[in-house]
Amino acid sequence: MDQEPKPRRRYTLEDLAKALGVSKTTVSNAFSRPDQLSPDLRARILEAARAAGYAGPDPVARMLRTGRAGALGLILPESLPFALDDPTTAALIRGIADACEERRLGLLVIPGATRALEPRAITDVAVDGFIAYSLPRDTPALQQVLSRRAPVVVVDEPRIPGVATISVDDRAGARMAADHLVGLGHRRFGIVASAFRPDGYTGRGDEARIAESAFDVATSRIQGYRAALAEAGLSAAEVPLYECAHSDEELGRQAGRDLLARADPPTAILAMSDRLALGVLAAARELRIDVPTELSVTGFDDIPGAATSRPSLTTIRQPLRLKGYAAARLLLDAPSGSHPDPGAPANLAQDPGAEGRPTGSDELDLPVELVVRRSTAVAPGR
Amino acid sequence: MDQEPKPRRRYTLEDLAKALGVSKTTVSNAFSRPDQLSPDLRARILEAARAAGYAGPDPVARMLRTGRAGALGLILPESLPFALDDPTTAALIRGIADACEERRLGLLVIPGATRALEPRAITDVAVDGFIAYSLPRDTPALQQVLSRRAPVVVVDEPRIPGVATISVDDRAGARMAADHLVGLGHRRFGIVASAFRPDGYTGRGDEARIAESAFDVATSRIQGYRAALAEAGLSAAEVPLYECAHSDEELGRQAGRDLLARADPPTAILAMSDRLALGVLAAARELRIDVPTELSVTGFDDIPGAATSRPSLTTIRQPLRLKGYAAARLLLDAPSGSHPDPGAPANLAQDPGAEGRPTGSDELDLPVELVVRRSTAVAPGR
DNA sequence: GAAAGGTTCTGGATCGATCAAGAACACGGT
DNA sequence: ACCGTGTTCTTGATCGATCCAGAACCTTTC
Repeated sequence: MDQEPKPRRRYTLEDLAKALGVSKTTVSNAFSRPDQLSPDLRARILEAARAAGYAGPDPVARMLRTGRAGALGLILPESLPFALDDPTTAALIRGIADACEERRLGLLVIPGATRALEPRAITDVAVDGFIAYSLPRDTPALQQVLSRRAPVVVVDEPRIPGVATISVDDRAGARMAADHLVGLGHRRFGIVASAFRPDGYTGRGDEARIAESAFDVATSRIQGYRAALAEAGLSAAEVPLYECAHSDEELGRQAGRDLLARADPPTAILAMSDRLALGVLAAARELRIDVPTELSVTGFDDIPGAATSRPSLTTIRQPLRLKGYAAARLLLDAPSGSHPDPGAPANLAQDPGAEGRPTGSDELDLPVELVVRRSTAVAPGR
Repeated sequence: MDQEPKPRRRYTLEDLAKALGVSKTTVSNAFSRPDQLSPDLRARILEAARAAGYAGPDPVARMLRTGRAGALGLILPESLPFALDDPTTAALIRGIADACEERRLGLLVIPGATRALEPRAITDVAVDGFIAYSLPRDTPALQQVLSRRAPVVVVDEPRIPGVATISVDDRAGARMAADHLVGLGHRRFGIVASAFRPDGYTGRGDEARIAESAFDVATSRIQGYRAALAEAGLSAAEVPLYECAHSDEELGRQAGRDLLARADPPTAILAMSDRLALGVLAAARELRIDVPTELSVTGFDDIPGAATSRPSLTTIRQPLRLKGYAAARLLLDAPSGSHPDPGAPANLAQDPGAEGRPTGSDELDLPVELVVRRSTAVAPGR
């Protein structure tokens, strides 16, 4: 008898409306705007929906109509496994998650942006805005975000004029670390740097690579270190540097072994991240060099492991979780996002009433702080 | 002159088509189906799009039309911070991320499902399916997923008839651990259990809680332990048990201290997870009880830290990353998903030709394996 | 030279909701 | 009796794409 053909359509809000003899709008309101209809009718509609197995308005259709996606896109430079292993990234994600929870938004993760990355990964995704974390300067993924005209907030790098950016004053932080060691009487330094280009290079310092660095954070930290060392009378050429492709303990150990095996080894090593510094600590242990009596080591970030390592790590603390939170809030609170408007690019910085939060400029720097622990001491023989 | 009103509409595919004098379909094809038009025209369209600042078809509109969201939803029991800290969860996410990358899908994370959780978090999100990880039996979030009629794969728990589930044979795994210790001559045991209910309880074992457990995994592991111990002549009442609200080292340490401080302390402790076992190891260290000569400890999962702890941990290995990968694949490859069809619930289990991958049944158990390391040895005085 | 087949492109219907404008009705005040 | 004010519900347009069926044109083949 009832010989219906195959394409049994989905049960929609309209079907439900028809079945109840009310309008689509009313059913829609029953779900999304309870104050627009009598509680009585609403209850009847909800009950009928349950009976019919209708779970509520289709999210995609709603998005199309309302223009809101209800989710944030997070673009990460490395693969997700790496991101989860890295305490710095993990802390940042936490902060973002805090903000998402407050605003009841989903978090859509797009990892691996440094690699080629399928173009569709960025363009095909339904989000209200993107947070781009620590991408190299020329990443195509970022170009795509920009051309998609979606709101973006960049965390850390790259700094692009007209694009909102949240970061810390890396230069000042690095300077504080170096000043601290100079103040302790150190004169022979080594630097363990994170990557200057996303090409997987690990090895001794190369001024050409530094000059054409694709990572603003690494550049700033080097500048901070060198500024402080220059004041102590040390030129860049006198301070050996080892570059690590990724910020992990193993590469830090490798860097530490290289620096410490040289003739006239350093009495102080400045590492650009805590994970790298932890690796240097491991190298010193293997080489039976005592920290801090024979060697001082500083990190950067103040990850949880910095306080519990042996010895505990002197480092520059940056508010990682807050950074994530602030980035998400900035993204969500920006009037119409902060995408560069090619049509009328003059409307920023013309508002003179800017205080605390920079409305004119689009960069927000969070504070850093020197945390002195057990991995630094006065230079040996002083 | 040109006094246009405010709502300057977005530049759409149709505008571009009009500007070029071609049809919408052709423009659409230029972006999404290059083989449907001449390369020449396609190049012209793409060029015009770039000039006009049109970044490509709106993802939401495409989703509505095609019915595909291009993303997977991952429902996690705890907050995201906790998930990132937990090596077990992290490994699972990695596996899921592997599969997403293969299929070029986004991953939308929905954490905190054990808590109340805003209902909209599940219903308002655009995904092609959900992976629900280790949720307590009565979680409302899971009900919502089910009623949304979206494809779901459950990982670990809860096992619900008609819902595809990926897990391991926890009962057999637990049994292997207990058998191992029994074989080493142990007769005085303690059990450190993960939570039986999501109410934050931490403390001594309570048979009522075990009986009404909301976590199938915990239940199965207890059953496995007790089955092995029963064969060795030990009743459940003879084996003290300590329940921990979360699976972390601190609570494991607390449990270890409780069990080891009793009169007639155990010579072997079965912990339901590696993190708990690591905590027990810490407790033993504090109490100056040597592992493994005075105390044997087993974990469960084989997280990375199990191999590097001191002493290294005897544990039951389960393929965590593979579990995530398999779950995602199952979700994506299922013909129409695996949501329960209330109309015709009889079509499962009627296919007798099921081998390796269960097509009839909807449960897939991955293998577990005993990994003997340094934390277990023959019982003292034997 | 007609039929057959293949490209290339088009018009209009469609996906499933929300929104703006307004109709219908009730109530109270003057 | 009339007007204004609210509440409750409805109609039709709209969001921005994809898909289906077919038109137009160009080759090939017998």
